[in-house]
Amino acid sequence: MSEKTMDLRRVGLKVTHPRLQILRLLEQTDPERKHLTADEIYRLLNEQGEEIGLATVYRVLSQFEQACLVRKHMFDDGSGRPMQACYELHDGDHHDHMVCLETGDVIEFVDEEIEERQREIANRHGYDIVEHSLVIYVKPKKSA
Amino acid sequence: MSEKTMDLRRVGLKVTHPRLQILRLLEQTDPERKHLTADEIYRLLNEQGEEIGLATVYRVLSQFEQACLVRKHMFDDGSGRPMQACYELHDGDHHDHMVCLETGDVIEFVDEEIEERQREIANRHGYDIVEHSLVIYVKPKKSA
DNA sequence: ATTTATGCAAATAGTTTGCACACGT
DNA sequence: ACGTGTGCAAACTATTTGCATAAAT
Repeated sequence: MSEKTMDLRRVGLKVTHPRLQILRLLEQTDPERKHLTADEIYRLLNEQGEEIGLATVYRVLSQFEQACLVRKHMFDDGSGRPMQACYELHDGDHHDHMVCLETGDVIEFVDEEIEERQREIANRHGYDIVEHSLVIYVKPKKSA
Repeated sequence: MSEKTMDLRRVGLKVTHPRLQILRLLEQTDPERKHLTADEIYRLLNEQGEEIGLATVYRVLSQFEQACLVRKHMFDDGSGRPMQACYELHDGDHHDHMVCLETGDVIEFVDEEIEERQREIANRHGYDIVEHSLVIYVKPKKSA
């Protein structure tokens, strides 16, 4: 029994073809390209001959999100075009994101100093942090 | 001639009633409540007897955004409900946001240490920062 | 056999746009 | 008068939902 099958069982979801395929896709994609929109997932799967409806993709992703199998992000690329949610496999660890506006690459990072300062700021104002989201939008450095 | 009128002239927009009213609203609201959605602006203005269409509110806000008179944010309150853009007057200075999930209050802050670390991280990966967005989602501390 | 998933099409929510009229300059 | 801006209604996009069928346990 595959690992994916167990993942699904563990979170109480039936092991169906669409769910396995979506998991597979999210696992396969390479590091800088593993943040996919619902539509990308839909398109990629159908290109590979898997006939899976867009509604199913959305439903499955939102179930996965609730089950903490995936994380959902809203990267506002600032560029005005309509914003789409994108999803990545949930690896357990928290990390922030750096999005390259030219290539669309997404680099993940963690900086303990930044994390600490955030806690301090929240604390100073009498709050506890529930969550936070840090996205740095970047462009490749023009090396002279 | 009012300050608002000059703001509009300066960015090349005609001085119209809807634009003045929207500016006024954004200026008047108190610090923790000055991040308004298009719909809130529409509703507030109409409650005050200003008959301004929702489409106009959207159009004006997006013109203001391009003119750097306002900033647009997408606060994903995590809670699953549909996400709406919200707008605040652009004061020139950059700042990050802390959103209270219980009251909806928005606290602004800047931390030079965090800013610096971000530059460092981008730099280390060969990127220049174009922009960044840091939102801390918090809940009031339960004081024992 | 029973429960849960799926696909399709229709619904929804936020936002945008076309067009005829009204307003600012 | 001229060029913009506005309001309304209709269009659009991302996402969700109702329902009849199909698949998983």
